[in-house]
Amino acid sequence: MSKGLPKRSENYSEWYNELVKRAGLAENSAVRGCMVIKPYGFAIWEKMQRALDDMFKATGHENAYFPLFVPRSFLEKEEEHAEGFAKECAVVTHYRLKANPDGKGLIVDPAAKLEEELIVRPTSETVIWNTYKNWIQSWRDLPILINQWANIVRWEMRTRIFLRTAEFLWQEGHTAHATEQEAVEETERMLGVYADFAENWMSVPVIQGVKTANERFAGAVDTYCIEAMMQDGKALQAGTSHFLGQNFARVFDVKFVNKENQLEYAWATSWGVSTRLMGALIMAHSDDNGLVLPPKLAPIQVVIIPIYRSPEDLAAISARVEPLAAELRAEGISVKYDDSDTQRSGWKFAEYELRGVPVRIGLGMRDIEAGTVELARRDELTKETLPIDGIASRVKELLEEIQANLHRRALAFRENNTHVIDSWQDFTTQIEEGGFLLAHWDGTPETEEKIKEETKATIRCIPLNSAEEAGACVYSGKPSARRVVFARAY
RNA sequence: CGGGGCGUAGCACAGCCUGGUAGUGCGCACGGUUUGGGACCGUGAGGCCGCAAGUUCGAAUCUUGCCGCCCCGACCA
Repeated sequence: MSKGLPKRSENYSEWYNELVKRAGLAENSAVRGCMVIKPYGFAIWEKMQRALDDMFKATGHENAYFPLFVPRSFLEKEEEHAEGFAKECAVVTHYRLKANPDGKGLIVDPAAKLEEELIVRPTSETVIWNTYKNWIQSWRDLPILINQWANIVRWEMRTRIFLRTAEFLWQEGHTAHATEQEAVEETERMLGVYADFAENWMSVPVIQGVKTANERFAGAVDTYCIEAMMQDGKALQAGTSHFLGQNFARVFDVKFVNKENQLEYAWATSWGVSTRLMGALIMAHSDDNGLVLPPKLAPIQVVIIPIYRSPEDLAAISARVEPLAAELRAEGISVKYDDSDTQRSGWKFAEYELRGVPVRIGLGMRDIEAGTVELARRDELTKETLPIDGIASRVKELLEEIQANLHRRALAFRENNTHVIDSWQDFTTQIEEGGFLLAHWDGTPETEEKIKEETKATIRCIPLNSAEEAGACVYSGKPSARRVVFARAY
């Protein structure tokens, strides 16, 4: 392995690509636009899944699974939805291959053409609402609170590993409710779950908000989102929660009888986060030495590295390490003791830094004699020598400290790169520096579109907690009731 | 789909202009010396030079066609 990553300051996207590969998270596959998620990267994803899944269950949801294939007639039912996804669908047209009569290999058997094409799901609203039709008759059948973990395909023209791949993994929640208010509450509740996860598990501060019409999910009445800032000042949409109104119930004819014995269409929500979160995690915290992981999502939280010359030294160190490792594990900490003899300690230091292990304990013969260990933290790249007695509780504290420190650091970065902007002049200069711009907007899609054309900045969201503040649109000068968040985005 | 670049060992690249034994670094294997921040020395293995056709006594090198990948735009979580 060659040493050293590209520097963030010199080429941010090259740094990102190299980091993903070198840290063993994922690589590009032989299939265009699709990635191979490697064991270390998948271990992080599994920790995300576990935490999110627990949160979904805690809010009353159950998991289920729906088909990969969506009949074309389903997808085309909801007009806006169909239009939104039409340009990026993989389509199955045949169900059989045959030996090539003109030579080697296989060809599509023209006799095996499907009567109706199947779309590889870009999202599952249509299949699911087609199913819900059969599940819902009475208000007593509601709400239906279902989530599925799945892969989906969106045929992107340009892909970037984890951030935008043709196939990706995600979860999609799909709920049905008896009242509009209940559905809106669900939409907001799940946005809150995402924000909670981002802040407390990923240590990534997010802004919760509502999308403008231009950025809204195809088929939704309202799209809520969490937006995070990456270290290059660009915004990343980390999760979305949609209030779908009765749009899907109407086109799939999902009616229920309410308490007054009247037929009503059901109210819908859907919400999702994807492997894109991996990209957010990487870009929020990592540095020029490699990945930096928040302890709660790190597959290995503590690595212990012996520093020794002879097998006898190693045996003496191992005798000291084993009870320590056991003590840490008893605290619920995941520990790796790397006593492999294939690499030297210096190499291991660099390697575990690259992989973002939050805490490293170094233990050599000097420590054995002095009764100490060397404790190093990944986030600040500092180390200290401490007595081995009581080290387990210190490590536990340190993991919590790192979790909090990453969040604090990311929040400070966002605050330093968020600017209140009141003139178009300031807007155009500041957007070149990156970051979030808080500015007034006249509320029209036309203005938003013009701003995008001229600056590549989009409205990331209208923040939920934003105060009413009368002002003038930064572009058109027309009146505005509140500031919105502008940024260039991934 | 437009504009640019690149395909040579597992990886990163040189060689091509000016045709004549296929190279360097990292990694890999073996041996030795090392070991508190990516060790060093020695020996060795590893190639359909993207594919196809052409020019030539001779092609990694020149010509044509094709394929693939990367970057920049339009599209997007």
